[in-house]
Amino acid sequence: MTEIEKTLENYQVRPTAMRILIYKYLAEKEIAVALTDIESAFAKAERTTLYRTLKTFEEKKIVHQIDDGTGISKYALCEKGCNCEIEQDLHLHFHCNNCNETVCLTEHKIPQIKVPDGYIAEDVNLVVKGICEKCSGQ
Amino acid sequence: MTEIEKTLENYQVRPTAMRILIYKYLAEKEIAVALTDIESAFAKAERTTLYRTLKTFEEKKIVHQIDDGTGISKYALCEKGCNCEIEQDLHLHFHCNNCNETVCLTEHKIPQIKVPDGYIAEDVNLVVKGICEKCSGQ
DNA sequence: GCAATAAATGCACTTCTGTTGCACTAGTTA
DNA sequence: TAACTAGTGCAACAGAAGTGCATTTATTGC
Ligand SMILES: [Mn+2]
Ligand SMILES: [Mn+2]
Ligand SMILES: [Zn+2]
Ligand SMILES: [Zn+2]
Repeated sequence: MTEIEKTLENYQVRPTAMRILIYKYLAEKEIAVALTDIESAFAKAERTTLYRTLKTFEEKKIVHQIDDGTGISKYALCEKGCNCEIEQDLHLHFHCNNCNETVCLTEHKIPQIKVPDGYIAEDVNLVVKGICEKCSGQ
Repeated sequence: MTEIEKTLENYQVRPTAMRILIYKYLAEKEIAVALTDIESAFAKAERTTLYRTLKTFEEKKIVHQIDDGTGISKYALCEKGCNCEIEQDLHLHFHCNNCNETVCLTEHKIPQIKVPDGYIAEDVNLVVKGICEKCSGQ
């Protein structure tokens, strides 16, 4: 049994051929991916299968969904030590206005946000837009 | 000439009947509204007209668009003193997981966010999700 | 191993939101 | 008033997300 298969089983996801491929794809990518990205990477695969794979991965906390403001859902693998199960994954995300790529900045945690009295905060989404390091040429 | 007409002209938007109605609607609402909200409020009006009115308002900085993570664009009037033209409107938004409403927390500015070297931040979107004051019963 | 069962996949179709093209109408300007 | 510009109405389209159902594949109990 490969490393990936073990990982999937740890998350209680049956390691089918397609799931292994998608997991590998996500692991190799350093940026958040949309369903359409996976679709074009695996042209032969059914969109629905890919869609449902992502949903399963999300449910089982293998990936987290990212709303970067483009209107297209992106997904990225959760970190090894990530405890999505217990608390929210509170790192920020960066969306490059130039190359249109979105990355997890897992090292950059979201600061404590104060909300007015009466409001109860349960989750925070923080997206910074601008120019990524690849595009800024630095 | 009414107050609203004057306001619209200040923003260099011609105060047509529809625009005045929509402006009034936005002004009375205390929450961010989606195109569909306006659509149902003005059942007789054309969706495209409403759509383009919002786009015009957004361009002329009468409203700002809000991405609250629901995947549906919402809009809210900019504050009187808001200088969207110069800098970004950096207040945070709150989305209630119970009543599904989104509000501007204009008093709550977004703190300075640090990004890694090489990254250039141009804009920040911060959405807190949870229970709003109406729903929390406090 | 084999039948029964459960999970995963493939295909077709739908819904929802946002968007555009184009003709027509209303309003503005010379 | 004529020429022009801006706004509106209608129709159609695009992209993403989601669902129902039949079929295939995998798992489990015997
Ligand atoms: Mn992330
Ligand atoms: Mn706002
Ligand atoms: Zn970039
Ligand atoms: Zn609420």
